[in-house]
Amino acid sequence: MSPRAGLDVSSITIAAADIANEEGLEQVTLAKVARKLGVRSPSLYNHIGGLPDLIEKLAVYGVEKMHTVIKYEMNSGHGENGLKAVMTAYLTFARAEPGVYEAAQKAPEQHNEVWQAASNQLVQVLLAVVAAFDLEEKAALHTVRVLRSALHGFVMLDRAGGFGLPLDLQETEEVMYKLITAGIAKL
Amino acid sequence: MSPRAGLDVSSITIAAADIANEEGLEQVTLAKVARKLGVRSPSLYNHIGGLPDLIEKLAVYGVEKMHTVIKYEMNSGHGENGLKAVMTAYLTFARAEPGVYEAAQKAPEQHNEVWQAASNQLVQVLLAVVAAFDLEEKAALHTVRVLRSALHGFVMLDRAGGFGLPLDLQETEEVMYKLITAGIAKL
DNA sequence: GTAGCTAACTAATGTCATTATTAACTGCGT
DNA sequence: ACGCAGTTAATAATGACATTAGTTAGCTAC
Repeated sequence: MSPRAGLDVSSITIAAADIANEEGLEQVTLAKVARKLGVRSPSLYNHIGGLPDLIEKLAVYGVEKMHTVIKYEMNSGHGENGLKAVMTAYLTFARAEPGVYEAAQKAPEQHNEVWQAASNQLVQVLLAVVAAFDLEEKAALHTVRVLRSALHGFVMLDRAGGFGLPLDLQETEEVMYKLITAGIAKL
Repeated sequence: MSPRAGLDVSSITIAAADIANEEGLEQVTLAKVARKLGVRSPSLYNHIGGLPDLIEKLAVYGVEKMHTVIKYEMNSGHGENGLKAVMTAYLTFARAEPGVYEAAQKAPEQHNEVWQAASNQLVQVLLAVVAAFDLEEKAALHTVRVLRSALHGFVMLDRAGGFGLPLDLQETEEVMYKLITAGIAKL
């Protein structure tokens, strides 16, 4: 088990993703990742730059995965109104991979080209959906920001247990969808 | 300086709030708080139960402060349409005290009565504002969730640098306000 | 097969939270 | 004035973590 365990950046990132999804992003430590891979933590430094670097890789991994999933869902038939499909896909991903989702939202400190690019791709998908409402470009960009805000905030408050009351979440999703759709139409 | 430094829960919480606002919530450590107060970290245990307990106290402090500020703003003349006043107050608070705001959103693990109560008070204020649109009770509660989601998500994405593009934030706020107002009216 | 690269190791340092224990101060009653 | 009880801060110690440096051992190309 000891020498040549066969580590690489990808397996380390996946291990980190698993821990993040199971225990939360803040529980991702090099010690745990190493333990999971049957290796001592300093060995990880042969492949990654340290914990912040690993979290950054996880963020890129997450944004790219989100982009893939959401884009796929958008193109899956829901032609005329992709908005609901995209919103649902967004929320589904955030629930399925909570830790990875969380990582994906944290913009790296030093501007990371790769993360930025992946993030922009995701925005493009949302922009395509909003375009159906025929707004001017600037208004569409603002609208995408509002849409992202609502989705992200919903995920966060839900996850944090911020919605104290025993009120059906699915219904809230429905209200959010209706409110946003009507709101955009009125811009 | 050594014996009887005059610590108490309040001064410790304020010190933690300062660090959270200046360096971020995750930078709040007992070591830093103690250093700031001119004391060794174990001394803090005479007043608080540990780091998680301190963060919890910070959360309660934050929710209560938010409630006070937002309620005050709502009652300050903007009678007929308090929604904009409340939204603005929310965003202003989140910008002015980023660390405290962040703490306020984290529901404590073991259900904390005090936090829950303070949090409910805040929801009541938002509910009062939404009530102006004359919805049934359940719809109003869902709407408050959506409103909170949008505000919280906006704050988070903005803070995380998630809005990559150089697009005026004030305008986005404006769009968010219009979109939500129109959206609620259409429910 | 061996030279050199790479990947994993051990050892060591420093930061942190936390617990147990001890010493010093404060206020109170006498 | 004096001492006692409760409180507050201290030191000492433990254990988890990230990170760096230096070392060893496997792999690969010649």
